[in-house]
Amino acid sequence: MEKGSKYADVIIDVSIDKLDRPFSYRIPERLSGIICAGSRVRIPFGAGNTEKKGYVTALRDTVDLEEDKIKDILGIVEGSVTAQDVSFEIASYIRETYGGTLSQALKVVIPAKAKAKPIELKTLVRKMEREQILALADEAFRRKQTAKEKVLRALAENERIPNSWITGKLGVSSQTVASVVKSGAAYLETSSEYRKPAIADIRESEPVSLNDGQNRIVSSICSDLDAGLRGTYLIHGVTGSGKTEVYLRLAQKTLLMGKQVIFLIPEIALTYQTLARFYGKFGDRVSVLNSSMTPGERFDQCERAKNGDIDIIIGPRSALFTPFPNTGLVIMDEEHEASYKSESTPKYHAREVAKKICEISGASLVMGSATPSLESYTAALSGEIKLFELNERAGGGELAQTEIIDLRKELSLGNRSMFSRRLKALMDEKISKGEQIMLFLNRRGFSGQISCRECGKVMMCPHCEVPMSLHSGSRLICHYCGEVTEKPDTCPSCGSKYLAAIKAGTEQVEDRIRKMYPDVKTLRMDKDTTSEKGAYDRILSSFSNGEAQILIGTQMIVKGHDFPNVTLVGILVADLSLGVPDYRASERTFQLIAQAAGRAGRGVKPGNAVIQTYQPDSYAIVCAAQQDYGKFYEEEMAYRESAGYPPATHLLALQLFGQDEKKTSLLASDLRDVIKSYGAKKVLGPAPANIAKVKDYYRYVIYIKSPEVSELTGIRTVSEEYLENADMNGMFVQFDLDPVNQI
DNA sequence: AGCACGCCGACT
DNA sequence: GTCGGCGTGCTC
Repeated sequence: MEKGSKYADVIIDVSIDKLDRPFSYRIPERLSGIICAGSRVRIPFGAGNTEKKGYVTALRDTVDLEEDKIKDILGIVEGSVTAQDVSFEIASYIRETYGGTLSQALKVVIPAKAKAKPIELKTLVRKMEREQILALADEAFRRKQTAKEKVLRALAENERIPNSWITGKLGVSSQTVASVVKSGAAYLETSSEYRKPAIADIRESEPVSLNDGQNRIVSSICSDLDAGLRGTYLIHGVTGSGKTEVYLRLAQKTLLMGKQVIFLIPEIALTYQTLARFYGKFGDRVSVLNSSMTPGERFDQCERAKNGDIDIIIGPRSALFTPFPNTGLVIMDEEHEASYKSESTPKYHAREVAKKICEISGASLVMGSATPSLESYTAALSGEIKLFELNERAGGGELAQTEIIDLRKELSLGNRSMFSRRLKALMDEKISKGEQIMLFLNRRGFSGQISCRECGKVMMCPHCEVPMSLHSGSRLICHYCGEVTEKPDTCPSCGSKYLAAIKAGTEQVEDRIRKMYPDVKTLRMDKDTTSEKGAYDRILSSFSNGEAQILIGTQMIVKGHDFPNVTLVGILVADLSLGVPDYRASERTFQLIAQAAGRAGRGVKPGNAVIQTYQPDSYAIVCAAQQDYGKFYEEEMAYRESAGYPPATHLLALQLFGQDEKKTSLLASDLRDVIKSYGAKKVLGPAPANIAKVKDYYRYVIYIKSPEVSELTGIRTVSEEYLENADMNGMFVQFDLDPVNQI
């Protein structure tokens, strides 16, 4: 890999997935030593030697290909520093830090096109009379040119046919279209209109004035911006403290400086309210990326950003890679959210990549959260980033009065229902007052699983080590791999006829509520009720409009929605999320409960929060109830330090996947030996993953701890080198630096 | 994405 | 036989 290498791996065009692999080229003498990984080069490609542009992904001295098949690189693409070069620098950083190939990293950074030229929307337009076309079609029929005939007949019926329709619905190749054009029956029209996503028609009404706390933050950051200082900031603000207004002011300031703003939000929390405020303030200079957009639409958004048609982009972690000409500010709302970490290789964390991007482009980074990640709060305490606290609610609402209910005591008093006496009493009270209630169950899984009442056997997916879920009465579906089977009549293990479905937690709660309050309208929000498109917004808005008095749901209902009429939040079993085998279980539990409790009393009326739990002494629950972040941070950080978990140290997870359990575990122990002989001191495992099998792939994990990322990078590199020469037969390995979810 | 190759029916 | 249409697969 030193200079003077003979060959270079070149990736032609990341946007075309069929060509998404490196091709080897010879480096001519005159370019030797000049070309390096990352160079943009011109190369001859294909039978016609058409000139293409590509990136050099690696240099190499040998190539396992016949010499005469290899072509020479033509030259380096001329040009100064462009957005493309910044993208490459980011891609290199992602590859270096999180692993994977450079081409995988490039794919993350450079937006994919839907088709070759998504801007050029091709349309076939009729040029002749209908009769003439039909005559040509008949001629094509005689010549048995079925494809051409199909196109011509379609053309006779429609004056204009989109090219996508021809290649898609008619199933005809582009050559046929070309031959139709050659016959003079039609011509190809290329339009270059952007596909603009629909912009909600919202206007902000009253100008909001800032309170002291907000003002302090805005003026402090603005004076840094004026002084040309770029910084990283963390706003720790309780729910409802008005962070959005601060973001708006900072965005406005950045725009006035002639720079652009990237506003990151967690995937699920694309809250209508936040969007409305940005649209209201900045109109059509704002654009939104969301998960339902096609790659083509995303590509268009990037083009608009590049061309200076927009100044603000709002979106999930992928919005971070918007190629603005001069990004001045990156805002990361709900900084602690797990969706900022990518779940596929390269498993990058948007927070860390954002820091890098800001460093390169000279932009500032503003993060906000009511419950900051331990990572960011640690950095803030060390002075690495600037910390602001917002302790007051901007709207003046009071924090909810919170109480912890010990479910063990309820049980010993003979109350076996899922509602404690206290919660029941408060529910009675709020219902009679006509106020709204949210019931939160932080329970994942279990939903709809079937078990045998005699022997306790749970019906498991044959391909994954997870229970299957019952759908529409008789079918069992695995939510991990999609396997569908009929529900058996008898237990396959003991033959018993008593197979019972366990209802989804939220469904069960809803049933109970209906029995207790037959006249009260309820809404349920979980994976089942929101699978339909738009269901999420529909449920929230109908609850917001007061169409139901009680909202029952999972995590989804606690993320950043304002319901002023909600005066009671009930958390039914707060410790459910504590029991999972993940070093972040406490942190997640704290965040969920603190957020859920913060939902009560967003308006003028005082609110109550009731936290039911079997572990009333757990610090995650106690601190969340008291909304005491500082105390939680101390306790949790002490645990991370003593147990050796991030952010006290860095953690690298090696995840091995293979269909043969023995071979996979063997590869895992071989890898462990490689890592140990490299000199790694703290190596855990290999051990089967929490879910030991998914889609017929057995999963093993190895964890390595080190205070230095560079040591872990080294370990990853030697592992990659070892794996390159190992007999993999279908097995593969992924790397996850500082994992957010332990698989 | 583009281009060559090979298959298949039509036509001098 | 040869010619041209049309799908398929490869491109360092």
